[in-house]
Amino acid sequence: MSHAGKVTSLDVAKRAGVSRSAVSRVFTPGASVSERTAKKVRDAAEALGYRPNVLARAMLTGKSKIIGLVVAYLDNHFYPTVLELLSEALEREGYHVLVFMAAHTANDIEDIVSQILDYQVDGLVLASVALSSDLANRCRASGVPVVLFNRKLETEGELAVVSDNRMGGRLAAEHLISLGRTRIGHIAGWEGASTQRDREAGFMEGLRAAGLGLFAREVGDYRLPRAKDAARRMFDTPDRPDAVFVANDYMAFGVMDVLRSELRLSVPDDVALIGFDDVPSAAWPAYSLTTVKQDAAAMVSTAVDVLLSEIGGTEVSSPAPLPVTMVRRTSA
Amino acid sequence: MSHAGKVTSLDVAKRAGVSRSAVSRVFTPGASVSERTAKKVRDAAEALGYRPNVLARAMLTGKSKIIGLVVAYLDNHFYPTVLELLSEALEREGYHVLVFMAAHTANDIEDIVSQILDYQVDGLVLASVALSSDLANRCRASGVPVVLFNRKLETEGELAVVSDNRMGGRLAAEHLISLGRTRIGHIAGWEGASTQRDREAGFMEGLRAAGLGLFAREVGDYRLPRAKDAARRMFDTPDRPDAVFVANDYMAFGVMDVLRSELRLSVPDDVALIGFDDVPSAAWPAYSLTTVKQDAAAMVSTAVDVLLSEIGGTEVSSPAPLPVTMVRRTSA
DNA sequence: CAGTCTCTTGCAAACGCATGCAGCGAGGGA
DNA sequence: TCCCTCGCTGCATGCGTTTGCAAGAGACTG
Repeated sequence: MSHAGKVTSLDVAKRAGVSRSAVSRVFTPGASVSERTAKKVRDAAEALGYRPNVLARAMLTGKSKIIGLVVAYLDNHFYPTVLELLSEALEREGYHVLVFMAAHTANDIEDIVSQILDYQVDGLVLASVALSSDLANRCRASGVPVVLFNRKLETEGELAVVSDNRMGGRLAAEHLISLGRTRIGHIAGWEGASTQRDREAGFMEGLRAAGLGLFAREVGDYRLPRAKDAARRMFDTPDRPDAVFVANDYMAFGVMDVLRSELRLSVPDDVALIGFDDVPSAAWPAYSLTTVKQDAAAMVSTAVDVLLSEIGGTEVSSPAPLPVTMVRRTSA
Repeated sequence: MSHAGKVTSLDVAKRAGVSRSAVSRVFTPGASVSERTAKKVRDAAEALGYRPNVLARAMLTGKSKIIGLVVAYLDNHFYPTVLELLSEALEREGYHVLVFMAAHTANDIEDIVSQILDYQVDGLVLASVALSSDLANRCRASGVPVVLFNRKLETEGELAVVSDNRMGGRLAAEHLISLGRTRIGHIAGWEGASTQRDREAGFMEGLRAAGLGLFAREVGDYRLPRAKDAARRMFDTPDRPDAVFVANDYMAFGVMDVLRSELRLSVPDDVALIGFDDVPSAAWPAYSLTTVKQDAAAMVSTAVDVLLSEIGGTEVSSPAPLPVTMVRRTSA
């Protein structure tokens, strides 16, 4: 119950009158121990407050039970949500999440992944990070399973879990068109991201199917200030779109703010607005944002499945893109 | 550059024609190595793609360079912000953050902290978590520095970094009063939290100083649905407050939504609304929430200072509560 | 040239645990 | 009764580092 400093398996062993091996086995599921000594050991451990040292175990077994997560920013509410779900899901499997912020340049990523590898993580999930295929190779060479989250690599062979962004873009277009809008704009995210490319491709596809083209286009880089600037450029003119598809909810909030508060335009009357992700605040009445929902829970869950399988040694391939759905609220 | 599997210091040593000790020293800042062998070692390491194994080092030195963070939920945007700042600050010091979600009961905490301790973390920051003093003792017994973040314990001796919540509550009261409001309500957070107690105490103090009492009171437990219910109870009646202090921004958003969208009340005309924290979205025009700002960056920075000092062995005591400021926007 | 001092370097012993191997005892079959 | 089997247990080794200690190599002094 009470104790001090480090208490090792040897201490427990002595107190229980057994060998270190015995106590080790008691704490190793599936090892061969008699119930009698198991009890003795458990009692001693309890009394001394002993718990096996994860790090020592990790060294020996090569399994650290920790998963690295690198994430670029947490402003966009999609990522806190993902982090929370991911951490909970992994904790349920006996893993824990080591966080790495990749706030800045893509060069950092190189560095960061090195640092992560230093920790002997059992796996790595890269959320919204474009890693060079060179880097991906390096990870694989180190034997560390990597899964890209909400981003994919063109080169085959990298595990990636993504939504059906193309279909999402298409749904957005169709919905806007069904509303009778014809002057339709798009505010893009970061063009280096596969999500952006796919969403836009699907969107264009949807427009073309209705015989429409893009009325206006700006890029917001998935960043709030840039998105607002983009909105100003696109809408602060008489000749403006009557609908816009913004590449994610986070930017969409900024765009809506500009539209309503700065330009005194009505959403959806003057311009219909549609986002992507369905973050929690999209449902808040102040925005009531119509959006294409990505199922974060499903994404996390399949990411965990895939990663754990790979860690378990079974060869897996990227899962199919996860389905998305339109969530109709009042902004479009 | 390229390689496979594990490459150890011994591999590097052989290739460089030196001993393991030498390569270890090259990677240990402040150790005694000649520039000549340092270069040989670095070259060999580079060629083999060697990086010291953090875990092995941790075992030996007892310093894992990882800090545990336990956090209850990430919905409230204050915490993602904190997490991001914390992770960045710690990375700058060579540490990394291991995340633990304490989503559920207080009992969990006991369990969670045990798990954390298994990882031999060098320190622990508990964000908005009420740990029993018993538990606090256990951590100290294990020699792991713990700092409470945005929460404090009545018992002396626990490190805690908090804002001046009492003053914040008082400022809120004074501002509402200066607006000429007299029927003033309060929607409380979780009453087990020191933040709640202090904010309310300061608020009451401010009211009393003006000869006022509380017109209405409900509790929202720092949870969105409960806060909205609380708002309904408090405002869906003719005899309602003309101002309300909500214990944090997160709940304030929900309250404002209920006020405006459900009850068709005007903010601030019908009711002046003031929150606490100043999370990023408080500044968004859709809410434009007047609030008491907690300086998250300063809080994180002092938390890191305190924690690292304690880890460094210098005895430190809890820093003074950090100053808060009123941020006047349009909700009050 | 001997004596000292400073800088480097290798040796070997930890750190806390898991695990193959061999030995032990008990139980069961012949 | 003897032998084999099987379930437990302890011994010893190894995981990849760091670090105190002592010895070697120069460099410098007198």
